[in-house]
Amino acid sequence: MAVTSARGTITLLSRLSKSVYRRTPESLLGVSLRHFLALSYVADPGGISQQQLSEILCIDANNTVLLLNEMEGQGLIRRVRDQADRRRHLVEVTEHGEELFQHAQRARETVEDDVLGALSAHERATLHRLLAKALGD
Amino acid sequence: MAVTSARGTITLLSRLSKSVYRRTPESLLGVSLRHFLALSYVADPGGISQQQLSEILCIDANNTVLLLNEMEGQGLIRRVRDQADRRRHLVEVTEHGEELFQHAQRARETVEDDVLGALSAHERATLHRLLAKALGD
DNA sequence: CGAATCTCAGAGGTACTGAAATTT
DNA sequence: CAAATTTCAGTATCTCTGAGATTC
Repeated sequence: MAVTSARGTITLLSRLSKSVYRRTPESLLGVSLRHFLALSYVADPGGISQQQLSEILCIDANNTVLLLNEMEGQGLIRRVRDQADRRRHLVEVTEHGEELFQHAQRARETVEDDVLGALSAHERATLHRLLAKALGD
Repeated sequence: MAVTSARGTITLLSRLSKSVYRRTPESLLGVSLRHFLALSYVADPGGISQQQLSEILCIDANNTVLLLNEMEGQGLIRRVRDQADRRRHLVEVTEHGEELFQHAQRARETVEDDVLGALSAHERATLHRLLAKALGD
């Protein structure tokens, strides 16, 4: 145990995440933060199954259905039956969803500059790398 | 711009925070994660004003009242009028709250080992330092 | 048939809006 | 009186629980 800090990393992580949430209103992003996070993975080529999305975002499967219903209603994504296993739905981004996502990506950088403003470019890159590693990406 | 990663740091931050939340049930911590986070700052010597707590946790002032009502009802904290400015309430941890907090701190380390298991001790220390710096601590 | 995947209705927890009371 | 701090009622949003439908 090298580090025995008063505040756990978990505590800081929760606080910073909350800070991100509060600073990322839909008016800035063009879509809600939840929809943006989902689009970040749906927009990958080839689509993604609902269950995979569920695991990546740590949303339970029931909730994922509701989230995708909203996004489908707004024309951001579409659900396609997986022909290899017809129990599955593959989720794909629509053209409209892709446009909004690209716009939101630029807005995200603004929020990131805001939230991580105290960190140097090198420190930000390190933070990004460590978060990705912790997530197993 | 040194880093132009596909997924923003914000995205990873939100995912990891959600992962923490899902892996930290009240049954493990002994208190809810929300109460634990509040205790992390209320337990500081000298207490803290409700407004300060509100800012640190990124909870709006109205919501802070509800949160503290719950915690006071469970005997975790007490509210004391600030004699220097009688508009303020200082929030202090009770003995019972302190006991539960110490227990929860140990449980937190377990969750942290779980969530950050892919990182070395040195990487964890770096992550902790960067998060603290971003938060302005 | 059991397991996996997705869907939905109802309930519970969390957060925000607007208004009020007290003190500076 | 205006501003700061805390409180509460009402509302909206989000998340989970439990049950059901379809496919493997």
